[in-house]
Amino acid sequence: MGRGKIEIKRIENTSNRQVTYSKRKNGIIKKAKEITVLCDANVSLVIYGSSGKMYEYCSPKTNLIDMLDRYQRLSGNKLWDAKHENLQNEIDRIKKENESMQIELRHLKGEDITSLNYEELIAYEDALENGLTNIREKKASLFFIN
Amino acid sequence: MGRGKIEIKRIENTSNRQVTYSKRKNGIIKKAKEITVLCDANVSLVIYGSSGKMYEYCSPKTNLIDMLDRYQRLSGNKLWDAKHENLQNEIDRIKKENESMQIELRHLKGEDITSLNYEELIAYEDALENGLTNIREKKASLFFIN
DNA sequence: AGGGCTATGTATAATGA
DNA sequence: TTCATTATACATAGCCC
Repeated sequence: MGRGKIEIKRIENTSNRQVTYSKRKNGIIKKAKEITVLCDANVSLVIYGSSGKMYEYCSPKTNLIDMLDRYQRLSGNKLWDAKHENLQNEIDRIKKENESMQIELRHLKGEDITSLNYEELIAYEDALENGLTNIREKKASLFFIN
Repeated sequence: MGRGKIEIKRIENTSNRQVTYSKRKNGIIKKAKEITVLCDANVSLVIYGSSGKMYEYCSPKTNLIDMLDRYQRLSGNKLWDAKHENLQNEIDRIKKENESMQIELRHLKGEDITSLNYEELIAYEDALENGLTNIREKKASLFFIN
């Protein structure tokens, strides 16, 4: 476009290449913004040239992280490294631990026990009696210490 | 461009919007490829519309992960580091929750109670008695149900 | 490096099949 | 609906500052 047609191949003249880069970069960013508004689309665009300077555009309704999250889910490609997976796994593991402790705590307080069978009830009874004994011993011992 | 000028605002007609989206998406991808070749640039482009289907273009010399790594370094914006931090915060939060539940459980079992004061001991004693009452009631009720 | 200017090539909105 | 077609609007290559 412009005064002459050009082939789509690397522009050898450095300054021409630089100028064209700058112009076209702006063009692409403009197009990205337009499609965002016109079509309710989400666009994430990261672009850099040989100068190393980088430009980014991301549609307003979202952000790069969400875009990439979505990209990962839809494409199946892994972007975040193993570290993230590990962190996520750890969270899952701790959450499970957490949940079972919460259940145990509730049971010890005599809550949510309708589903417990006789053996489980006995086990909790024993645990509670045991705890009670220990607590009472400790309580009693306070009088001797002071 | 085309038969009439259009304002850059959301196209209300759904099928028009869909058609325009598709055309412009291809246009942007084409432009992205061109600037890549012409100017030796690196481009990462992720785009999706209301259909949910997602397109991605990334210049051949690189890949999304490298682009984003570079983006992080140059822009100073945290990307997966932000995500990483969020995960770490969640882990810390859950771990704290976890720990306090573990302490409570141990206390209820009469363990690690040397540091407890008299009031705390009374509170645990009450809780245990309460739990025991509930458990025993439930236990007793089993005989009536069967 | 930008910024402005055309002439020209492209992208595309509207239309029709 | 999805394709061609086509008239227009837009983007931009080559210039000059």
